[in-house]
Amino acid sequence: MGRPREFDVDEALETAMELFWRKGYEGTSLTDLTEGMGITKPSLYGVFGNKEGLFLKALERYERTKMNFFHEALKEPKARDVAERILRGFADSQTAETGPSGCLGINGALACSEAAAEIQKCLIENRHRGERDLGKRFERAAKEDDLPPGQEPYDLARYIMTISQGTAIQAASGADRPALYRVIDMALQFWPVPVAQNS
Amino acid sequence: MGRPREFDVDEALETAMELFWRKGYEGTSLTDLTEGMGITKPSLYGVFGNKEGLFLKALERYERTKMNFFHEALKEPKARDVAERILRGFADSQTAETGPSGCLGINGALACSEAAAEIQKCLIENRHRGERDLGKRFERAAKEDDLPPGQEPYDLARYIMTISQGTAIQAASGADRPALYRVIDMALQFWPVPVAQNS
DNA sequence: ATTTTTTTATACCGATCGGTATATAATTCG
DNA sequence: CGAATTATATACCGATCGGTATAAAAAAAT
Repeated sequence: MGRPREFDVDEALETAMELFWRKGYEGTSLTDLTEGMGITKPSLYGVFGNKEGLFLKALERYERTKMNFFHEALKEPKARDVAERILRGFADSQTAETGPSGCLGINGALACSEAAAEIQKCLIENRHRGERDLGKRFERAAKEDDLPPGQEPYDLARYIMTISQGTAIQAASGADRPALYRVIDMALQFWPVPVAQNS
Repeated sequence: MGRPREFDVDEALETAMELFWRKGYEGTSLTDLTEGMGITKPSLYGVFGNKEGLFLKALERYERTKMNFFHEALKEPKARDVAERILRGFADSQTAETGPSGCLGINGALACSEAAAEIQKCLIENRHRGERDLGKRFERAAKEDDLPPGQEPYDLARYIMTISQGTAIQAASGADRPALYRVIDMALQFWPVPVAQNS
């Protein structure tokens, strides 16, 4: 009942996500948002609450649509394949031609005013969560003798995430996908490709 | 002649640098700056021109005082020592207890509004310059048979810078120095420590 | 057809943004 | 002592910030 909505919520959220991704939380104004989404401010506030709520929903969408490779990668049977899929998955997302360069989780609010402190904190926790999930996966790998000998699982997780965060900056600075792939190749050099196993 | 300045320009610039470092270019307001520096707006504009000019001077100071290790590191005779000094130098600066976490060159303006596009461009060029300088150094190393065999110098430079940019995000997310050192240890694993040489 | 409900459009809100005009205070030069 | 010069303090500028009040428009329910 009532007057029907004249815009597609999902489509509008996609646009908001891309704007926040490219310009950051504070760098994106409500005017940017309403003009880009093709809706008015009351409509935006009616559906998404406020700017912070919109950003959080955009982040949720980002995780669901652009970071889905991450939890898929965790399912790889071998830890090295987990690592490689994550690294290449990040690089792919950070250099996709259809979207902005870099990573929303970093571009969103790396350094900001007090007004955005809550968003900043949320994004930091987001990064920690990913690193922790990866650490848990490597912990399992350690029990399965699936890590380089003596390798601490959570240090390895931090290493992988550090590379991915580095490529996010590289992508935001103009690096293309092949360049990032070459970085990833080097980052994985220390981790020997397992020889074919008989069993 | 004329009324003498009542504040120390260098000291004020140091404060501005730290504010921009912690909150970014757009996240730092003129009120933040004048209150932090203990001067009024006309004084700020009289000495530094405008906000953009102040940021550029702060960046210059940052390069001179916090990034001096970089060009020192390039003078190391062995490429691996160049790489290691750069990696640890960045990690040290990003986790110093006296200053903000992370890196001004990245925190300053990673993603921003159009109003800060010029600063953003300047910081991107800054990163490119460092990477290029390091690439040149590795080019020399290649001629001196001082690189892992088959290693492309500019790819190696990008690899080192990617790690350092990654640790900048890690530091901004709360990682401490020992954690970053362990990341660096792993990043250097593929690069064998040369055995003691006779000659 | 009228009421009810929801969305839309317009106009507006106080606060803050970067930046400056004006005038006063503090110094050196003549 | 002026006069000239430079820095300070105060108050203000238009523009934009995120957010909202008000009312018209478009649908469903009665």
